[in-house]
Amino acid sequence: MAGSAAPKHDVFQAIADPTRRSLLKLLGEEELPVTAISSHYPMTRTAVSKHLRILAEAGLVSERRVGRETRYRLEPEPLQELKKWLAYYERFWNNKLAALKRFVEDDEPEAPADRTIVDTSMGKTDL
Amino acid sequence: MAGSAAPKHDVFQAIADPTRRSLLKLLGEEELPVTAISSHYPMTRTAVSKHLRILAEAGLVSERRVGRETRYRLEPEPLQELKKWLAYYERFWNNKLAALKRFVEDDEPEAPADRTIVDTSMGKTDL
DNA sequence: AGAACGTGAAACCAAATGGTTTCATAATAA
DNA sequence: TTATTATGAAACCATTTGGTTTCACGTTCT
Repeated sequence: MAGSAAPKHDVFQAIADPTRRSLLKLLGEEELPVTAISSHYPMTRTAVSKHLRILAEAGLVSERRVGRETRYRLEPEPLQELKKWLAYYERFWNNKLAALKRFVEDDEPEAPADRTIVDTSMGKTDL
Repeated sequence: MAGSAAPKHDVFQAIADPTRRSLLKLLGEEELPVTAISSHYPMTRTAVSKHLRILAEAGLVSERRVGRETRYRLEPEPLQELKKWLAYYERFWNNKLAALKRFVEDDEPEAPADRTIVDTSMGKTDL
């Protein structure tokens, strides 16, 4: 099941919207159908539904059909990608070494390398 | 001297774009001027410059004028907001899906898990 | 069966986004 | 001084995004 998710929207994009972050929080509490969910928001039911779809495509919520309603609930796993991404940067505030490094670099007249191709992950980070 | 950060763009939005995430990574390595930065990307210098501005508005990079160039570098503090946001959801995979998750991808034996969420490594969001 | 409910799809729209080209300006080099 | 370099600002453009209204369809309740 590890690779069953083929995220059309990535997590970063999914959580960029405040409404969607709010939805995640709401759906972490309990599973809810669309109409109940949308009653919490100042927008139409359809708009909420579209946000839910984007979250679903990112794998952050699951849909379950129950009778005539569709119930949504939080699916936290994809957030691990975020966590992993963040972990890379923790060294910058956990280590004061980073600050030291910058200090040293500031003393240098010229930094040599702009050849370093740090960027390897411009596209998708499909896990 | 905590940054006079009045984020015009929020962090969530800033990191939503893959190019901007790549920029953060690049600028974590070293401070760089715009032209050097943009040589790594398939878009115009101006486009890169705009991305940098968005990152700067989110407080994620700082600009420093040196002669005729503007050097940018990573400013990791605002990422703590992200970390804090994420921390809320950790309980969800620490509880139910923990076993499954751990099976799929063993990350770090970090948090003691099923206790509280409180991650002591970051006391403040206030910088 | 017919009415009411819960939802998704479609068509549409305004604004934001990511990109471009062109131009102006400040700093350095000749 | 004049030319060149590094950059930002402005105008512009196509696509995406977040929202709406309308409509069709399956499910449940009389």
